[in-house]
Amino acid sequence: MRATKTNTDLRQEQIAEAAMEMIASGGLSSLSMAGIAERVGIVPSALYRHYRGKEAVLDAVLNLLRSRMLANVEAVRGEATDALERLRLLLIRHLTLVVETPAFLHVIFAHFAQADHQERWSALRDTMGSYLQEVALIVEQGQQEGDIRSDIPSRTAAVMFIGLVLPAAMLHRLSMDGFDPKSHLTAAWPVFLQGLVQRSEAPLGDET
Amino acid sequence: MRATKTNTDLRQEQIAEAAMEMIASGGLSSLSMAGIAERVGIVPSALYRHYRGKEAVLDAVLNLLRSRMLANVEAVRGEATDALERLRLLLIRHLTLVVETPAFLHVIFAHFAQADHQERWSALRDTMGSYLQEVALIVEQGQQEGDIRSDIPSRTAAVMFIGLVLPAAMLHRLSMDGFDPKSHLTAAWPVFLQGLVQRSEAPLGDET
DNA sequence: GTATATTGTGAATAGTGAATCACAATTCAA
DNA sequence: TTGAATTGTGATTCACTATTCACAATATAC
Repeated sequence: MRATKTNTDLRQEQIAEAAMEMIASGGLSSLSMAGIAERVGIVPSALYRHYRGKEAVLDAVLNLLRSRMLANVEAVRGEATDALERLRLLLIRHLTLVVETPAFLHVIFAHFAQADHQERWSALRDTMGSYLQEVALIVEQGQQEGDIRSDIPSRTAAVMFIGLVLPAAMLHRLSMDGFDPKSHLTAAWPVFLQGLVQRSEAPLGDET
Repeated sequence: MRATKTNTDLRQEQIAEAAMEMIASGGLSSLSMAGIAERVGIVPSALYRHYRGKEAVLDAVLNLLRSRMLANVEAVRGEATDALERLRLLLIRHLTLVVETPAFLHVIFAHFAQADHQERWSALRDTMGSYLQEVALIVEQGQQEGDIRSDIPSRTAAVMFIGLVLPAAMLHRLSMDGFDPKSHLTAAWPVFLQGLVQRSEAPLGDET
């Protein structure tokens, strides 16, 4: 049966989402053009009407993820004005995104692994760079408002931010025995927070 | 020319190291049995005298990395007795290992990506679990000696520890503009430290 | 020194999966 | 309605790679 002709914008979305689903269910190695085509409901060769090749599809998936990450930043900007609260909310949102998007880590790592030529890293570099920049901006806001120590480079804090989520998501995906990423974050956030805040702001006596 | 007959123990090491070199230079996708064989100086089919297949080779490489990680733990045990100092030294050692072993991230991620069958994750789970356990033990030591807050789960601290290194190594490998992993650690460690230590121990007035 | 186990070789197999292309169908504009 | 651009199809090509196997050479034990 012949697939109904669909304009390329829509098809591109369908293809990218189909690719992401495949990666989510079977890992990156299970991603094949044939499989994508089947899910979309077209024949493999038709994919090349909409994407140059497999790598272009992977890039599109990465862009999907990037837009979701940045959407989280926008969301927390609307949910809070306090920098520390924004960071906390973003942390939760980010973890949720990474954990509930099984393809997330695979796609990130795929861009890493397929890196024969450094040119392919540029997409990943852009994506991570954009996100880090947004996080760093929030940190700088906190520094200007006196909530966050000014002697901490904002990028350092941003990278630490990522570091709170990435290993947790990995361990979770590995089905590490009894590891719950949300619990980890609940415990790790106060530690990170205490490291960030001005000493004078560190509350005294909220223990015992 | 015929390769000199070599016993399998030595060959296994040669093969694992050749595989690691290949991954380091050309990424995981460039790893082929033919390439490994060429580096070792034997014919591809001879590899199967020493390893069951390609995945077994990858597992061997992972074991190489694990032993190096655990060796770092042993080393810092000899270099310091203070828990916090041990953590600091291990952090530096760990970053150095990850950064100066270009294959490190690729191998870790490879076990992730190739994860069609969850059984292949067990090796990675073991490796990460062992290391986390060692780090957690140091943390617990610090807690018993009163240097580290006791209300922080030791595993949480251990995962955060990993999180200080992993993203930094990734960014470095991506050749992120002007990102230096050592500098990152230099800036991130005090933040982590302040989050870990007892409030009463937090020194007053080492600013200004 | 001889037998046996171990290791290396070359060729063949076999499956895979991405990409190309000529052609057909269908959408859309004019 | 007509014609051009767009999209889908099927077949084919192409390169690549892991793996197996019968056989040869070499180390090792006795």
